[in-house]
Amino acid sequence: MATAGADRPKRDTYRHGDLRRALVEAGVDLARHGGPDAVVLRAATRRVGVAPNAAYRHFADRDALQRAVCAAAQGELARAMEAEFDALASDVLAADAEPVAAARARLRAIGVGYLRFARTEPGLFRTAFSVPTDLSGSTSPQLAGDTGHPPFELLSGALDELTSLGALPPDRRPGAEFIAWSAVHGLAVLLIDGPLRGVTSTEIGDIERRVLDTVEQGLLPPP
Amino acid sequence: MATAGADRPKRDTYRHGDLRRALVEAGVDLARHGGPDAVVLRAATRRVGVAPNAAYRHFADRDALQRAVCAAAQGELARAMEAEFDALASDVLAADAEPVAAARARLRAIGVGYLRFARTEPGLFRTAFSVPTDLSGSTSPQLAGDTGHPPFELLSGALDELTSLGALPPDRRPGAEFIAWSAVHGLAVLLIDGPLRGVTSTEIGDIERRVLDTVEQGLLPPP
DNA sequence: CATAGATTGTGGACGGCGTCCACAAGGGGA
DNA sequence: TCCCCTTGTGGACGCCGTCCACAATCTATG
Repeated sequence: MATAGADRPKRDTYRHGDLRRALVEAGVDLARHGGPDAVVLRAATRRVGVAPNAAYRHFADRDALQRAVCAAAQGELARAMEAEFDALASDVLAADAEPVAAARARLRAIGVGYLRFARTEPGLFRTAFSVPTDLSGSTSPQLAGDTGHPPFELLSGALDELTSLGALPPDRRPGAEFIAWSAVHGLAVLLIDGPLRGVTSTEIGDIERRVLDTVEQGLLPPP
Repeated sequence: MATAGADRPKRDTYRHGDLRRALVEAGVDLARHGGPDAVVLRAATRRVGVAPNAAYRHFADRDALQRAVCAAAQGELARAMEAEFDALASDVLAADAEPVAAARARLRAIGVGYLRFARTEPGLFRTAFSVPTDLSGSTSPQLAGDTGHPPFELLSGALDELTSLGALPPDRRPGAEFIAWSAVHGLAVLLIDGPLRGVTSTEIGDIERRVLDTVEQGLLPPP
């Protein structure tokens, strides 16, 4: 049993086996409850039952661990978006249904999933955006969900589909991601950290609908 | 000269005189360069030339200092919005100009000021939203700019004006703040921390215009 | 004008954090 | 088998937030 341990989860082998993954998982758990600031090196190693310095064999510093946790959180966000995507009522997507309506429903599902994730996992949501990125860093497969696409690509894909169906004019397509993302991301932040905290859930539903409507109206010309 | 000081800015009187304000100012300066995480109690006291514990005579703990700095940052944001507001070309606001056009220009100026502040003072901008608030905390005069209104009230005022001019239908008025704020705040976050970092300023101008257009279209029915 | 009491700043200490260095345990290739 | 590279340990350092006891100063009361 090694030395009489000060902390609980002592392992019996000297080697851990998969320490890097274990540290990221511990970090995700910390982030889930306390946001990005709770991703603390020593706390993560304590959970895993390892000395603080062991982390330095897998991460250059605390920042590197935070980046890894941030990427994992973006993966969770992508999964939430995919889940809403998959849960679309099948009648909307039936073969004889209006294809443009189906594509619009998919765009909307992406927004709904985004907002649901922000509401149900605020700590992870904040963590997903805690590390400054740029465009190239937003399409890395490291941030992907189950379908292999990071959040940004899921949105781009839905917009591409609308374009190919003629619902989104090609001259409006460039940069359309940012219009949609701005509105939905801004609302998410307002809901979890801003003046909309503590608003009742029915009112939240109203506001979410209005924001999504506004995005659609602003993006897609009236049919 | 007091005791041979370890740090530079030693004062000659035992009492400081206005330590609370000095600490907040030091905190704002720290936040300006390093964001909310840089608002560090010991660093602030060091700048002011005072022992770390002196801060506890004016703030319950570090969190209280951060809240005060956050409020000051929101005041700065309000000032940036007011500045853009005041800089509106006078022909738009002339007595013989279309009043609805003037009101729309004012709404837009608020958004432009918001985005400009985010771009030119990203550290303060992040700090202004680093402390979770709710609606009641968004209208406190503590967060006000020079006109005595916090950012949220500046936006509300512009929307009220549009409503009284008939440009914004009364049934669309409730909650309209959140539509506008969501879009603009989301874009600001994307610009300073998200995938739009490093995009050239001409492209940024394009995107900003499109987002503001979308807000106007979504809020105000076509004339 | 003196002095008691409330305010405000100081000094020292504690535990927690990130990080560095030297060392030990264990595994894979020669 | 033996060597060396990888991975985890132990101890130390400086910075952080915070607590305690104490000193300097201001103020109110007699």
